[in-house]
Amino acid sequence: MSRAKTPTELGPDALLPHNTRRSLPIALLRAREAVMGHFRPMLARHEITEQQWRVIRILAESGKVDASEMADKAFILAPSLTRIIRSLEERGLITKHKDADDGRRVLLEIAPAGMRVIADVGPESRAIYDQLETRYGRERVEVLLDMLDELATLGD
Amino acid sequence: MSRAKTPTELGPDALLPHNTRRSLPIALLRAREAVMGHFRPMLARHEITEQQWRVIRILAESGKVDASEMADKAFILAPSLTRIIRSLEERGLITKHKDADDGRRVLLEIAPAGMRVIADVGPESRAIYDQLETRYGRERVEVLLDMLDELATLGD
DNA sequence: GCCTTATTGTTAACATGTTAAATAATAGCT
DNA sequence: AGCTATTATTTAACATGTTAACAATAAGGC
Repeated sequence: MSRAKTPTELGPDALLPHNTRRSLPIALLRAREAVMGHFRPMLARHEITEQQWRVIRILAESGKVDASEMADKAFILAPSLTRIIRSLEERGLITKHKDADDGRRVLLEIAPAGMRVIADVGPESRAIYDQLETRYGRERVEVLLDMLDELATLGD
Repeated sequence: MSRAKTPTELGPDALLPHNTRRSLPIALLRAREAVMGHFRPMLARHEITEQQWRVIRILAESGKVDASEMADKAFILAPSLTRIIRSLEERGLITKHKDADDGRRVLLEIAPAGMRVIADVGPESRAIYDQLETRYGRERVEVLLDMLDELATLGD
């Protein structure tokens, strides 16, 4: 353990937070990019983006959901979601209509074409994830997920 | 709970990769957003983005750096970096000039105005990070960083 | 019922992410 | 030297992230 340093002992780097390579934001970014790097080429072959995949996958999981709930589940900001919904609807992968009980809400539902994407992409996605899990270690993935969740909910 | 029929019931669950809330890509995204949520308001007050902060911070750490090295250290793709460099140079926070030994390379250096940003933002950033580290646990941050690094380098 | 406030979703404007292609300069080979 | 391949950076085009402002509807108090 090093003793506390007085300001005069500090070098030019003293103003800096800490080493860039050991910072949580960049480490999280690098890990995420590494993971997505395994999925992206496959998704690209199916002409779908990561976020579009998240949306239709959640619709397949949860049935009809409104935009707010989707934004929450897919972790996509409302303005991005608006554009993604427009794109997916134009491509016929999902349908969209107003909630009869609350005119503000927009209900989303997966369309048959969207279910076909699920059927095509799902198994490939699962295979990639399984391989990743095996290589990293199933137990450690669980531990990591718990640690990440705790980090994400620190301020609650 | 309603008994509305969801698409999930139409086919075997095996079509879907797994539950969305326990997936590494989203967990990493949520954790990262939670962390950045602590920094962003402060950075915004200093009229600087997260990526711009990474760039000038690395220049303060490492002195003259060429664009490729910067892209690598800051984990920013080349096209994004081109735009960020242009913006930072226009604002006078960094300088940019061609490498005399290799005309392809662009050397970046922090400018006095950039050093003032370092002096202003650095301590605030460090304080936020320290608080985060304390609340999460210093030891566990180290463990998490190691696990993330291993995940990021799985394919090497 | 009317007014104020809160909620939901969209639009706008700008910054970055992502892939592919273009440009410019160097390195390597003959 | 001259030709070709490789490398560094930029540009282009589109998708998403981010904040602020806006429009439409709903909820609640009076």
